[in-house]
Amino acid sequence: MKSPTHSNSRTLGMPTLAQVAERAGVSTITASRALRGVATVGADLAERVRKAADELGYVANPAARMLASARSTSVVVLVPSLSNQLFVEPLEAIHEVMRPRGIEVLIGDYHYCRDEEERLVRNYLPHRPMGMLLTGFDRTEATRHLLSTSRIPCVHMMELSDAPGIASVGFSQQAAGEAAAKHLLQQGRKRLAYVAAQLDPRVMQRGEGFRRALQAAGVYDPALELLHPLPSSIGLGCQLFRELMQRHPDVDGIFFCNDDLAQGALFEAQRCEMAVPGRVAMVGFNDLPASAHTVPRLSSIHTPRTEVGREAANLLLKILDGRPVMPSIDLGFELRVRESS
Amino acid sequence: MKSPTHSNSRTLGMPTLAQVAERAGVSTITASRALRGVATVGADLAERVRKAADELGYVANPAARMLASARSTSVVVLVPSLSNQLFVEPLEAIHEVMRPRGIEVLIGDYHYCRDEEERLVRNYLPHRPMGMLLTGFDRTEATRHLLSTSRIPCVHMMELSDAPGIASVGFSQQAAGEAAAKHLLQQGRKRLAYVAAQLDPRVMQRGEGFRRALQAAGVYDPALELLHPLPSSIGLGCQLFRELMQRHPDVDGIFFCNDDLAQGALFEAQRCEMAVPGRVAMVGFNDLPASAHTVPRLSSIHTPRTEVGREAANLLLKILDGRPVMPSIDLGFELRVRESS
DNA sequence: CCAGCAGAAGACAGCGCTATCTTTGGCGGG
DNA sequence: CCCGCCAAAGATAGCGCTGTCTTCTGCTGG
Repeated sequence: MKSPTHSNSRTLGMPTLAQVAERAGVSTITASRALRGVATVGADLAERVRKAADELGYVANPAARMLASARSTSVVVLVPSLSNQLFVEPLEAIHEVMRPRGIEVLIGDYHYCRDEEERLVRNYLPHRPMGMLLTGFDRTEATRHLLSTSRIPCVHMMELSDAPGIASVGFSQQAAGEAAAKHLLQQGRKRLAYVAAQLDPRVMQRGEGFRRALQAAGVYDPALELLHPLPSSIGLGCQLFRELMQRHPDVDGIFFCNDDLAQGALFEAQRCEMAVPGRVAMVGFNDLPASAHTVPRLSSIHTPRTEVGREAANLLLKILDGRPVMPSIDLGFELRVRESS
Repeated sequence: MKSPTHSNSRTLGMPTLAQVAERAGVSTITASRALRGVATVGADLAERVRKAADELGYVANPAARMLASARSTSVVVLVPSLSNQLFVEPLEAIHEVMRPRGIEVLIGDYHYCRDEEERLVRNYLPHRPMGMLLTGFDRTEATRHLLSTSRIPCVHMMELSDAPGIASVGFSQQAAGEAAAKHLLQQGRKRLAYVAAQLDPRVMQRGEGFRRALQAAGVYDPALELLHPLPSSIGLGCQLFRELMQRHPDVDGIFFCNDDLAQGALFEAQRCEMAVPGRVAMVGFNDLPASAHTVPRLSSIHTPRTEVGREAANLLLKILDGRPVMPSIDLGFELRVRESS
């Protein structure tokens, strides 16, 4: 006994477009157009519709909208980890860009596992996201194929690619490794180690850059690369530092693949009463907030994580708008020399 | 000239239920039922449908499913901040619980702003999430009203409520504050300060518990409460510690509302050559990973953040299943006494 | 002065599913 | 032996929107 334009149990009291239209005295399609800002609606009608919508507290049903238009209002972001603050910062920046535009952000955490990333892509594809923001370039062939056949615009974060048609926002991981090496060499250090964990492609690229610089300087010693497959943490930093110094007491400079390890090492050094930088200099990576305050303050390579998220999001929006874009945006990095080196 | 059961530009090659049904030689509704595991479908048919779906790589269109059934497969999680590692951990745990069940997790970050939270609720409600996971109880009247009229099941995290019909998973913030105070008193400290920032309700509750314990012991001095409205950080910890010790050099114990502030203070103390715990003892809150490794190691109140997320998610699932639930789950906290106190 | 046209509004159909009702067929009991 | 009943399958009708086509104005220019 209820009119179709009145709330029923399905809608749980949410107003529908039909109710807005009825209230404004127009057809549903006109109401739809008015609310979407389609130009063919007269100013007066549009105003009346907006008013009616406001009064009812109307918000369009996203499922219906998507089904009818075959276009969603969401983007998917895939990150290798959420436990790592590192990826939360870009994520937050992406939210910041997307939210004001009414775009939902669907988050997928694949735990550094390519198969899990593939599963996520498979599960998110039916949502027909407007675009995807991916971390790096290391993924399964199947994932790549799913992505390319779906024709969903993708932007890659954290690493750069100069391949045509690939959009990426980040910085050169390798150049960052080189910068760390050059800095330590400049300080007169000769026995330089690379300590790394959670060996994702970016960590390896940093190591590669570091190694090249050492080779160029003729001081590269493969025995001084300490690579650990488990996730990095401050505790692991303590442990790896101890191991390294036991096996190679002559090491006089260390580049860590991230600040977690470096901070752990810093604490451990203090416990062992090994002077930093006196006996051994340290350089971290990422410049976490704590690094500027440790004792001694940790030299680190500052990476523009928030900016990467923001620019990647903006790049995706530009691509979606069909605006011309610079497909590869190098945001650089900055070596912040502090007391530890 | 294409049959309706073949992919068109709309679906971008994604198979539809109709295609699955055709391939299996059944009606769409039977295919739908088979894939959803509805019991009225014969075992042989169900198997055939599943096989056809697999071969086509079919995944149901979530928008169509939601529109037809008026039920979504998503939950919304609202957190006050993503920059704070604190809320990322429960978030991750929630993902962990929901993902295997095919439930999407929509994340809203309201930046500690109640109006922003209200806006988020308003925007997410049309998605008709199956449930919501909220942080704490401090929200606008309008938000509360939206939530209650929408009849969407909610679970509250991080704080506890004994109000009937309110589901919550967390621990007593106040008891945690008390525990910190009692511990410091037990160490013979008399001039105890509370240093806090980002004054959300939980921070105030901790302070309240701390104060009560001091009052009970007859050593409460309101001048020793240093409350700062800005977001907390390690840098702010340095600054607040300096301020406090300058104004009140006789302070011999400090409880920080979180480990960020405490770690900053620890670093600053070392720089000022103030012995910890010799001259001043410190207790933090949350037990961040770094706290077990600083020099000296930081005493802190360990909070079960991951467990809160997991249990809150499980509680919501139970509520959705109509299973009987304990509406209020106290996961407790644990004072981890280390070298700083 | 009227054909012609552009602009503004509406009618209609259908997106890909599922709720609900209807039909079909197989089986046991009176 | 037939009726009724239950289980299993299908037909039908939308869910709440938007793409597309159609209609209806009112105005211009020849």
